Amino acid sequence: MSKVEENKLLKQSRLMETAFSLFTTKGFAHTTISDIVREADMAKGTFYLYFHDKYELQERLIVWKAEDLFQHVVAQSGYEKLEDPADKVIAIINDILDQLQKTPHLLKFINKNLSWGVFRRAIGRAENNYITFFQNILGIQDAQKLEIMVYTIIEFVSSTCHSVILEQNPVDLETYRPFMTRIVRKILETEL
Amino acid sequence: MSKVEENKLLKQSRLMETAFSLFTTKGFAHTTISDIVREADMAKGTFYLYFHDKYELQERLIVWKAEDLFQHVVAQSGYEKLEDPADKVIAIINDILDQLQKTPHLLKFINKNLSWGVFRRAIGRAENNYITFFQNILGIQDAQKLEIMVYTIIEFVSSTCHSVILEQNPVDLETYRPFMTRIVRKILETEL
Amino acid sequence: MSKVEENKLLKQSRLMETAFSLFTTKGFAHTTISDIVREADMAKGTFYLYFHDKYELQERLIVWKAEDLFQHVVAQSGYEKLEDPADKVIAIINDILDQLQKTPHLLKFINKNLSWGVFRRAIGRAENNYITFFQNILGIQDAQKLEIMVYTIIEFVSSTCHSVILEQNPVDLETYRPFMTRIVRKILETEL
Amino acid sequence: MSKVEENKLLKQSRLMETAFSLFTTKGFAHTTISDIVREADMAKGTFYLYFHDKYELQERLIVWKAEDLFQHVVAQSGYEKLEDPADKVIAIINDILDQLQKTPHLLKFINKNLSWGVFRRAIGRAENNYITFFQNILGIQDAQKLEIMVYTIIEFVSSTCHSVILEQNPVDLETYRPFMTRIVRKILETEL
DNA sequence: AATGAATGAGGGTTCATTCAT
DNA sequence: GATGAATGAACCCTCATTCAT
Repeated sequence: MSKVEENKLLKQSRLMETAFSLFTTKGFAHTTISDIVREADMAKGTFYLYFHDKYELQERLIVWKAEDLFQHVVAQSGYEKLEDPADKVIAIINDILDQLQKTPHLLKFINKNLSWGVFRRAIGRAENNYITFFQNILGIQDAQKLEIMVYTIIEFVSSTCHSVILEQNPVDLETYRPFMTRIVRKILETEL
Repeated sequence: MSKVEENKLLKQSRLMETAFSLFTTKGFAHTTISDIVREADMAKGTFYLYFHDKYELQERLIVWKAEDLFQHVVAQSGYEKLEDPADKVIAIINDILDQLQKTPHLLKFINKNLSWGVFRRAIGRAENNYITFFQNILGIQDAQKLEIMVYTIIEFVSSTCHSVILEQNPVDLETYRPFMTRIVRKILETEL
Repeated sequence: MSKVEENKLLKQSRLMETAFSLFTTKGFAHTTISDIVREADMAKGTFYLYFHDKYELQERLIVWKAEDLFQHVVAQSGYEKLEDPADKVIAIINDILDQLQKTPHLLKFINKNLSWGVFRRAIGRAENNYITFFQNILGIQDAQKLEIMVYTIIEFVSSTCHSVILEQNPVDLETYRPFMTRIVRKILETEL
Repeated sequence: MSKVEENKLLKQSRLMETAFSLFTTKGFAHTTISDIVREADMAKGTFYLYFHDKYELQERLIVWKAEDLFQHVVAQSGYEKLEDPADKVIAIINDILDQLQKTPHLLKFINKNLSWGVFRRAIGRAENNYITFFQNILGIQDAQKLEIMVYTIIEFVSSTCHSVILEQNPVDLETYRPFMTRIVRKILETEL
């Protein structure tokens, strides 16, 4: 990679990191392009060399961060060494929750913006195919049923843990986690 | 109530209804005060006689609409005639889901803006005290435990049904509802 | 007319006069909205209360100035008292040339922007119907032939006199006028 | 000429042709340097090796195209074989009008930008000296009188034929041409 | 109480031009 | 000579809010 190419990637990363930091601090709507480039110490025009507009930046940021999250799961959660499908799922969830508790602004950003569709894409990139990935874990062959199950668990965990992690409301994560875990096991047992 | 008082309330209602219609159609950010007053056939200045700013309007709109929703539950869901606590909860959920499916724009508006705190307030107004309300239904005496349970169910239902109702994704509501119902029953049985 | 109404008209006039002055000094393309409102001592937003954009302002300016010009002709050229059609036309032309020589920036602005279509509209407004006006003068009944004749004379006079008035190039107006006048008479005699 | 020199000329020509095509299609103001170099398949910086700025390009383009136009007249109009001065002038005018009707975008570009000064220069280059050229044709010795006559005819023809060719307004060229020709003959007979 | 003309900071975006490579 | 990433001033336009009437 040439020095110029390298520099471009660096510039883009700096813009994305800066934007991410501002989006999570001030909110998307209240962050202006001017804010971003000022913080990133660039000219306004430079922004438009890398992103068509604020919305493209946002979308790429979501995918990027979701990919990161999932890559960590694959590498660090140790789910592969476990036998029981439910244990695997819980391991994955715990890994993600631990990540999010360490970086609550990431949770804020992802949860406000992550749609099921984007998530699917993000997982897909990291793991080639998210369906195969979950089929291997859960052993559900029917793609439709598999999707409903995964969807339900992801929505359940992310929505309940959002204010638990961010505001310790109604309780803190360590108090809530066992309860949540028990429910996840039950969801997995529920007939579709 | 004097005629003047009455008139003021009418004006305010007209502004709120108009704003709600525009917020759900064009989105909050893309709705201007000008849009609202033009539609409501008033002068711009009049808006500021009734609301401190755009954000106060939004907040009051959320509370108002959530109250409406809950009032309907109390009056129409028939939960009171049922015996089993789980049946009562399911009846309430079904009533709300039916309401939301009829008015998807309401779901869009509420879900994007409704926080646990606002919901608590809305229920409280409609039924005097939301804790008592759910205590009577669920028979859980410990206020903390009660809150966790209610919180979990509300978050679970609202988050999973959001894209199901609005986008029939991953499946439509009638396909999803039995699965969701079975899980709610299991959540209610789960030990805290 | 209410005081408010009056004020609005005043504001609009001030904007138009200021814009006219800047357009003729710096050119249309190099005049910004900011320039105009700064000079007119107003806020930027005020501009957009009166004009949709710079182009609408320009068009209205052209029509307004062309109307002025033509109104003067009707009132002051004395063409009505003359017998011979050619004499009438020459009187009108002389009146216009005299006006333009007094206000060369008006010539600059009008000539750069005045299309045959706009001119027709401007005359039409001032004299109800430009066809009738010229029919009365020239005695040509066929509308098509009349239009060609009027068009030819207007284009001839305006194009030749443009640099003559503005730059005394190739000669000054008083030297050029007799030659031009003789040609106009010949054009009027030319068979269509 | 060295290969390098040749290459430079080629680059410059390609830039000018591309710019001309874009200026006449999208207009000068709406054509960006980026557009030009993208179309010409060069880098942005290269543009500034050949032209000081956008305006210099425009000016050189006008002169270049006017020269082309006139060179065609000299080579193809056949005016030299005619006897009568008026016939010669008409032949030249007809040749130019035919050229312009074939390439209306050229007319648009030239007419919007061509000043008497530029035209004089363009003729001069093609024919060494525009005064001698017209002296030979018209037989007018007095340079001042000659210039007035040439100026008058050029302005008359170009201004009247502009909207006739581009918009067939008020009539089309073939309908207008005989009338215009008769007038040109009369102008030539008019005493200065 | 009601009006709506006026405000002006700030939004996103463009693009001629420069300059390190 | 050629490149194209970077610049940043300047553009047009929006709109929440104010205030004289």
